[in-house]
Amino acid sequence: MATRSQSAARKPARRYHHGNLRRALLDEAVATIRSEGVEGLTLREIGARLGVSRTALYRHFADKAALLEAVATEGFRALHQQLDAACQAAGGPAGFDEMGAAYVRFAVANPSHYRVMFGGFVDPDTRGAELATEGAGAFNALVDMLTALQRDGLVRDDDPMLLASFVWAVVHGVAMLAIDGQLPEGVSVEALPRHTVERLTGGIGAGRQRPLRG
Amino acid sequence: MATRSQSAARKPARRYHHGNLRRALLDEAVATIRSEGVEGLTLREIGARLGVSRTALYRHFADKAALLEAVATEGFRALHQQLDAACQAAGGPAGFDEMGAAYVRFAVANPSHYRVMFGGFVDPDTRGAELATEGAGAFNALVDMLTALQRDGLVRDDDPMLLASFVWAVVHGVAMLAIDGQLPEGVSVEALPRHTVERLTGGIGAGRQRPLRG
DNA sequence: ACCTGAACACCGTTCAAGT
DNA sequence: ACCTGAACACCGTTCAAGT
Repeated sequence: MATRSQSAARKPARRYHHGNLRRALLDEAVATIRSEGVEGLTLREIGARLGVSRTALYRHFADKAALLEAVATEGFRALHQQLDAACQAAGGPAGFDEMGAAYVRFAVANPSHYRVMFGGFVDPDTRGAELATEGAGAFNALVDMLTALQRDGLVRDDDPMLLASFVWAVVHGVAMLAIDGQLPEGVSVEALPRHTVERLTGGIGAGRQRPLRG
Repeated sequence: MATRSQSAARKPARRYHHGNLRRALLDEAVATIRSEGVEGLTLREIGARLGVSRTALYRHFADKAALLEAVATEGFRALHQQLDAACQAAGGPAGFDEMGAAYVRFAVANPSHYRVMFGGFVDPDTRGAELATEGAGAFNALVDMLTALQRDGLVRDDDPMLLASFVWAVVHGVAMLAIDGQLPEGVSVEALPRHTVERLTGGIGAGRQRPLRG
């Protein structure tokens, strides 16, 4: 921790923002999105907040869309890390349950950030390499878990990609509805992840259910 | 067809837009969103497109957010109708499969409109009564289907609301990922609905699967 | 290289005024 | 009631100029 003027962001006396401005812009954008939502993010204000001209940003990002793409990339990185942590905390098949819960928890804890990742802010066609890599990384964490479960004979022998897509869609859908407040009265966000994983593994059909570890 | 100047939209000679302007504004908004996306929707342009002042809209909608909420309401109405149609076309338990497929089809056919319905454009707290009614209507179509299947012993005896939430989340998640282009290479949008319903009913666990109609 | 300040072409929204 | 046109306070982005 280097000594630093606490009011550096407010006073315009300091002319240049030496240091990692790109990083600072990105952090400020994430913070603003968290507190104000995506639609509350303006390039002018995050510049002002950092005590920097409103065009300084263009030295580090092509435009606003590029900044949002960087925010999304950051989100996938954080999500991936939390999935790994949850999976590692509980070893074995139980890790699958924990991953699902961690996924929904991330979305509910960071709704606006999550929306930037999936809300159509980044054009799939012009998606950059870094975002693709980071997104694939999080996805692969799930694929790895599923193939491990397949090896143990706990998950049906199906194309892992297709299976992972389905599982991802399920937790993604639950997370989205929870964020949107579209879950009906009486369906608690806390109970949902557990119920989700139960139905995910056992299906909705009638008859005896068998959990993955059974 | 009354005789009408074809260039009425361009020339300011015709002063008033008699007729249902609210309806016209809504239709124009939906059309613009379809062709340009939500971020391409400007109140000024849809006014111009209708040969009307850019502030005329405020006689019919409180603001842009209110217009978007009306667009979302319209979307839920259309979705509900298509779900009913699919369910009716195939009678019995097969109606469930068709509903799932119809849901994903609707989202993929109207990606931008679908995003307005679920993309956080309408604040859950200030959500109007009409939107809530229309959304609940579509949801209830699913609840009804599930309770019917429960009566036939084809779906597990669980809280229908919770069950419906789960099923909705699954198709919603699949639809969202498909729209976002986040489905991995080789996972076709056509095959996905069928696979979704299969995994939905049977689960992802290993062992013999039994379809709902079995 | 990195940052600035003025300028441009857009927005949504308000409001007094017209019919 | 319904619509208009000017005006206001905002945007993102460009660009010549500064260090």
